[in-house]
Amino acid sequence: MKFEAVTIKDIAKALGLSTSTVSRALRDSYEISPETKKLVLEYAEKINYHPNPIALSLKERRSRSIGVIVAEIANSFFSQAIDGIESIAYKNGYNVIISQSRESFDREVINLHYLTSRSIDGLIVSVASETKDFSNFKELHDRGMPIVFFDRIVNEIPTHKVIVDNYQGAYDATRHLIENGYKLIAAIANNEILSITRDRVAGYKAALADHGIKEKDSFIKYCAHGGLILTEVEQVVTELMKLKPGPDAILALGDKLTTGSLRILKANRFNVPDDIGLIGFSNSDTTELIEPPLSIIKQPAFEMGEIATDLLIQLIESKHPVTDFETRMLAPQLIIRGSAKNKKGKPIPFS
Amino acid sequence: MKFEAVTIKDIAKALGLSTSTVSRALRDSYEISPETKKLVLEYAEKINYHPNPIALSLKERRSRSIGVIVAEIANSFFSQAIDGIESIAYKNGYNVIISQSRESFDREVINLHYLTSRSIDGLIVSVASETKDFSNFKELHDRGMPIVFFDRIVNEIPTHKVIVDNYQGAYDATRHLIENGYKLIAAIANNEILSITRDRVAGYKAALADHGIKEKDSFIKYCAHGGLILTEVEQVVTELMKLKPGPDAILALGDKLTTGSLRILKANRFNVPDDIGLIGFSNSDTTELIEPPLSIIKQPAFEMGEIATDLLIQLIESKHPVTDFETRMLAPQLIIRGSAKNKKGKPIPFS
DNA sequence: TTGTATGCGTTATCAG
DNA sequence: CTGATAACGCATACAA
Repeated sequence: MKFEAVTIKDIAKALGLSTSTVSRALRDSYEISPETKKLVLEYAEKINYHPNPIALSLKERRSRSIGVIVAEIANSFFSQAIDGIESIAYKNGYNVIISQSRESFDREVINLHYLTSRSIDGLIVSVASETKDFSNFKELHDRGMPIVFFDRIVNEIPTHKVIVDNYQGAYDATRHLIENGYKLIAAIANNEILSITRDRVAGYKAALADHGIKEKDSFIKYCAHGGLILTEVEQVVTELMKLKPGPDAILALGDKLTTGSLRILKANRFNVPDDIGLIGFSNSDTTELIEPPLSIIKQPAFEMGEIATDLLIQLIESKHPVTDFETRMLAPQLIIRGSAKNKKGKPIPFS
Repeated sequence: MKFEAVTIKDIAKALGLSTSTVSRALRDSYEISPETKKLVLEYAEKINYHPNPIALSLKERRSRSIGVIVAEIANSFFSQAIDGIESIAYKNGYNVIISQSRESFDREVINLHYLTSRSIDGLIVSVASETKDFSNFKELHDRGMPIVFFDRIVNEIPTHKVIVDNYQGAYDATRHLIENGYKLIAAIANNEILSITRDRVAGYKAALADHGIKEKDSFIKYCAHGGLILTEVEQVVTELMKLKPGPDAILALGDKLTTGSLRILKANRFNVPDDIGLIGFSNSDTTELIEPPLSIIKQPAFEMGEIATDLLIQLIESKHPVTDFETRMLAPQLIIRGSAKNKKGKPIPFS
């Protein structure tokens, strides 16, 4: 037995009314007599009638659902953001349809086509780290699809954006390391093309410069896949540790890069972080439980999701074209844990 | 400018054909001449035509989307499961619509009504810890909605279920503590009504019994909200520590209970886990990076999501009614980290 | 106050 | 080979 829903027609037939009368009664129209209304409402309740949202969507040319594209759902930052997205969507009567790019450009494009063509009213996106060509987003946006970008944004597209102050976060983190005596600070970053990467690296470099430390190209490593593959992180950490002099501290500019670095340093039996200063972006719910002094830059992911959704719904429901787009920038949270002063400046050989 | 999609009608008008011809050409029907086909296909490509999935849904009486209800998206276990769900759904051309109950029965019911009434083809559910009344699920299932339960299942409803061997997981964890010299092992569990809670507590009790340790009621604590509220965990940990004799080890039978316990023990400056043995369920990506000997019971959440979705799609697409439902039981992974033998059996006073 | 007819985008059925 | 028409479920302009 397949799931068979009751329709307005069933009610009309059972009550000897027309479908339009039933429809109006259900919508509590003023032009229906109280008796008829009561009759219809009670019967509808009795047989558990619910309007078919698909028929409504077809009629109203809107689906009351929003699409979300993120790199990976099982990433704390994104799952927290989706939490925020779902919360606001729920409050406003919207469904949330999620899909993941897994950092792949091709999958992102496929998901984009999959979600669009009118099955969604709007889109919330954090672009894949692989993506260099934004023409698909651009075209879609030009054709009138409301889009809000968060975290990994596309600067070229004029629409609302929600980000954290990546520059400041990286700057503060770097300064923290410097103030604790570290001087040879390496940075492990995400794909160079990403806006967040550029901002974070800029903050790192600025902090070094402001404290009279010369930046070294060999101390900056990029991971094309954002650390999605652990060997990628292992590779760059190994390269860093082989340098002479090697770094005495690492700044990990991404969630997966932070945990990846930590994992590899631990696996190689360093006394982490006694010997190596380590600070990194992380939104995992348990990084705070890791022994200090690993310090953390945490992003307000939930709030970002909430704000993005708020803005998107404004776009969707605005009667007039919006031309005044805003970029909301939130402050990241720096969680300083313990001191890292003990064995400063002593690089460790990497076997 | 609102998002205006291209329809079959547009193509028909532009090419001077009828909509049916266009439709058939697009679907590569045998009864259309090669020339017409080519013409239509090329024009469709050119103006970027995509069929409206909503119209298709209305016609085919299926939405090719599946609903998911979990307690909390921003919980590693669930986000990993959703990852698995999305993977399989994507491969099969299904959309995933997510919603969260936040462990509330009311919200669960609302989401249920929200998702159903034919806007979804099937449902994957892990029930809220608050839920005691399963009649809504039962009714929906009786009316023909394909449902697959995972993790927190409803035994009374005859359908596919995906779980881990919670009994064995708790049993092995308890035995591990016993083998490391702990004798006063307390258990902190989720809401008593949940199937997973009953199974886990049963495993814990069986392990005690098999090793000649008498269980004590005062050593078993239940958290109605599953540790979603930290004060709830604080409450029970405090109660446990006030006991004389207090426990020398804690078995946390839920993700939030594990991290909650750890957080509270640390906040109270115990030398955790030197003094208190601690082992608990956790699917967080970074619990492994926490200093041992906190040991972990990890659930194969991703696989559970995959399997649940596979089963659901089978249900949805099966031509004939399914009566032969299966319960897939997966093995949890016990991650033993370091030794906990140092200060065994010495309960710590709780201030 | 209620009923009839139309359209949302698509495909299936029937004519031609 | 192609076109006209009905239907999916609903809401609404227009009639009565």
